[in-house]
Amino acid sequence: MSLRHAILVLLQDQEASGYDLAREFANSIGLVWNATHQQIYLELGKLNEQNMVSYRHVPQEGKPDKKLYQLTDEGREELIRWLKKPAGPARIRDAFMVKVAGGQLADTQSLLSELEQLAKQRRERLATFEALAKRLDDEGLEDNLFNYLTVRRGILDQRAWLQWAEEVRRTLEDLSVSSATP
Amino acid sequence: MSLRHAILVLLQDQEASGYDLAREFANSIGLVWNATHQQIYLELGKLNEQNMVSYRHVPQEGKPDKKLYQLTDEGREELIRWLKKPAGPARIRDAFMVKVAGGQLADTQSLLSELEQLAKQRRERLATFEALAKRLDDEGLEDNLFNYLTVRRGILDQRAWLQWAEEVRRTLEDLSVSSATP
DNA sequence: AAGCGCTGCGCAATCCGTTGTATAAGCACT
DNA sequence: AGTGCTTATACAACGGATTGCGCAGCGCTT
Repeated sequence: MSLRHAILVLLQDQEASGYDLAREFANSIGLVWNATHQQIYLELGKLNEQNMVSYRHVPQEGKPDKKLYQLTDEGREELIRWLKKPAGPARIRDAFMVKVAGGQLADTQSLLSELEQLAKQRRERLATFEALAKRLDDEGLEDNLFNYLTVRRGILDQRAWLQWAEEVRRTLEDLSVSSATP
Repeated sequence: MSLRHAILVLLQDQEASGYDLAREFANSIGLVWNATHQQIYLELGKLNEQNMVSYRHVPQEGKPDKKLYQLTDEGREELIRWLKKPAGPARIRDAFMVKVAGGQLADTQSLLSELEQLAKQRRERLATFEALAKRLDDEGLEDNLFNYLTVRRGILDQRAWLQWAEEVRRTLEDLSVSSATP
């Protein structure tokens, strides 16, 4: 279990609300570890009970009040402890890839349009990451080294996926053409 | 939930035992969807109850008997139905990446050695996939198109990861050098 | 004026997944 | 002779994750 540790890592840089964390999980960190807001609020509650984090109540106008969480010393120690032991293997559940593997039974056209839709998302993400990488570079890499490396991973991942998607598109389009002219 | 569909996809090509499937999940498909044998046997049981798959009992000598599962017509229909609806977003749980993001608090040396260990695994997997891609190519791509595309994804993914790892290695080694000579 | 989306927090039920344990036989190694 | 790996299947317990639901107010569009 390391949703808790992902949260601790995020809180290491700055205090944040559950809502803030949910947004980060939907964007940057989501590439590496995903979680929904229900999960996050629940885990923040547990972390608070265990004195890994503390929060201060921040009233807002025009918006609901929020709780800004920050790491406690105990939380930081727990994080350091976790960082020392070897990480478990990465787990993935990529339903689209399963569909590609089962492609013989699928409709090529709908596969292609789904591919294009995903490619669009990836391109957007790539642009976001590239902009972020540039910003971190301008700000000076020393202070942002590990964020920078994480973003680089995102960039290389998007590019590799898009390159693959291009291969698939070409292959499947050739297939449609040749099957349309028997 | 689509462990069931991943299993149906695998059974589409050939009948297989739970053990066979577990091996495939540990290798090729594992890159895209992972599952342990407990999960697989359980799911095969459910799929059988729902008449999505059927099995024949195969006695063996020197080894335990096995059950060879195959798709039923109903299973194939269910698979086709699933292939038509859009796939959910990919979910990942990559603990090592979380560690990199929290790298400021980590020991650089142990991060580097863990990186090298993972890189070794990736290199091995890359070699396996490349050999497999070549074999499929030799056998003729028409018959193996979707397997080939899946393997290509694996290859591009490994390469992107290894490229990133190289960046990280260089960056972190520079860091060690500069901090060792203040 | 109604509907939608954003900001914010949270509970409950159920389902999925992991971990631990069990059995059983052959083979290889020390 | 004992240890451990491979083949092969399966149950039980627990904890993690998903899905569904609920509240609440502001601002924007239709």
